Amino acid sequence: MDPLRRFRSEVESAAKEAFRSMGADVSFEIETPSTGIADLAVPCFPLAKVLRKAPVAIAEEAVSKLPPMATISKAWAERGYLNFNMDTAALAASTVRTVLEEGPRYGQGEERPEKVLLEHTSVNPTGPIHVGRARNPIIGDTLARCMRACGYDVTTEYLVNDVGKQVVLLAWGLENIDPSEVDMVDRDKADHRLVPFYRKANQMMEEDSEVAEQVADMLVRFEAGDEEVIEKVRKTASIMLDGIVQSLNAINVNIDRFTWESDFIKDGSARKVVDELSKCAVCREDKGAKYLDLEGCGIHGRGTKFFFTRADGTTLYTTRDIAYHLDKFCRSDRTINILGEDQKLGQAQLANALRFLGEERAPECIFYSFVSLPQGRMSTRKGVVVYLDDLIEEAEERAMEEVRKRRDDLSEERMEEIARNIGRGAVRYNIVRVQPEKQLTFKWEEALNFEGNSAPFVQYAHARACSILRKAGDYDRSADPSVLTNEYEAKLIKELAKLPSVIEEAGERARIHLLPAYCHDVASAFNQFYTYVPVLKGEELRDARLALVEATRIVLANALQILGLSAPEEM
RNA sequence: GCACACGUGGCCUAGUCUGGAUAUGGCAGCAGCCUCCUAAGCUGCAGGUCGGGGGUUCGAAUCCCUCCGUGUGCGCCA
Repeated sequence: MDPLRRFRSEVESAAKEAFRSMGADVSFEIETPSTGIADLAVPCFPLAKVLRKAPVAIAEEAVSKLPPMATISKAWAERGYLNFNMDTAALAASTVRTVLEEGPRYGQGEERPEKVLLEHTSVNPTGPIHVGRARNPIIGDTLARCMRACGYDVTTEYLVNDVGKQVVLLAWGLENIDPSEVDMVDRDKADHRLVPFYRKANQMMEEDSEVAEQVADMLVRFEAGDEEVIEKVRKTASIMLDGIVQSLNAINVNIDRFTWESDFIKDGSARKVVDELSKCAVCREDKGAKYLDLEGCGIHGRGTKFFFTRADGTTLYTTRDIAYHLDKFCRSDRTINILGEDQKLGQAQLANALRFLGEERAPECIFYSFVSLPQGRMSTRKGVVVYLDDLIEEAEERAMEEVRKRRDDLSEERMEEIARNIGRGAVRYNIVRVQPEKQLTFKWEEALNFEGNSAPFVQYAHARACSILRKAGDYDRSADPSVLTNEYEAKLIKELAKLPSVIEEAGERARIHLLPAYCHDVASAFNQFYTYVPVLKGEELRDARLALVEATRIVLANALQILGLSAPEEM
């Protein structure tokens, strides 16, 4: 249940009645002023044309025509706005009671019938996942959690690119390069161990034409369906994928299903796409290679020629992706992709091709900009790279230093557990904090920020709430929360009341960066309350305040859960 | 060159879709606050041509045009 709903709807019907009595039966907006001047406001500017009056005058007149309102403590006209303040006691009572009653379910939406298939990560299994791409799983996993909270049935999926030159080359390298010829790696993890082989194989292929031929030969056999080669390549991809999945699990990213790209070759569905596309009116041929002429489809440059077969008739990546999408559409009502901005053209071609196949649906795409290093774009091959594993490790170490400083009373194990939760959480938080499309340059001091707008700030507030509740023991939960009306209590309660609307907007409109901002607002309001309002020594207000602390604890825990962060009870 | 995206105090960022009140927070800086529920905290100060220019509007960070800067794409690669 949304505690703000009754306040909004009362404002809406009251304003509607006032406007109607003035002769304006029109729709209007209800906004939350960013300046904090009022809780809710109706701008009267759009009514000026209908009523042929100045907005200031309209607001003045409307305020005098408002009916009495039960949940609004104050209504006034100011500079063309109709402003409202919610009744603090009423909001306190309904919010605290709702949160305590609903507990972990507070903030969640009604169950929805739509099945959502969300594809994210899908990085090529040719190297460990690096920070340049790490935005993908974090955005994807957070959106999945958020949409689940909105009530959707969400499945996350990873498309494993086990087709193509780079994986084949890696498989070749593992088979033909003697381990003594490559550099050692310092990290004992499957995906990292393969990196030197990948680098060496790339180098050999560039320098030795015979190697290039062998790789090309392997590729042809792979495409022709040679079981032995396919097995070899898949096995290589599996090793790499295991390492990638381990890294993802470390930051609490879970993938429900893996789909192997080569399956669309094996089961003939990619072939079927080729056959169907070949029948399209816009299908053309260039020296045996088939393409769709997408002139006038919003695509510019050479990309208007969308090749879906090579001259030898074999399929291309996007062709197989079309087969994959047709498969996804059968399994879901909504299909969402989290993709790097380099995929924009491919997705535009895919969407057009699907349309020509008579498919009415298209995937909803969220594109993110790459994270680069101060010295430029990351590249595993060139060694200009910060791996996700490096970042996680560094974050945990930084967190451990901090924990050791403050909590030498704890056991080593407990300190490590706390440091793990904090370090890993900081990594996720600092990525979802900013909108996906913003360009980002990776800087250690920013990625490891533990103060202010950061995961530890929020987790710390949660730990503080837990600490108070632990010390309080049992208390009277039925205490009347409407006594919580001082400035700090009121501010905190207003924040708590927003969770349902924040989850709804973040999930419905894929604006997940709203969640960390909200967490920060709640934590910040709680820290102020904590500083100025005594709880355990709150005398006759003790129980009501304890209920507020518990409500805050629940809200923080629920929001942290959606962000994929742990809610530590102490730190 | 063409296309798409981004540009907000020294640094990071909200607000841009849906134009409206004194532009949101954080980091770094400066000055304060631990006999009292964890100071990863709290309070205060300082810091802004919302990339530049033009236009639309009663009103523009927000819409339109143009220029500049950055990123990405323009493979019979994936």
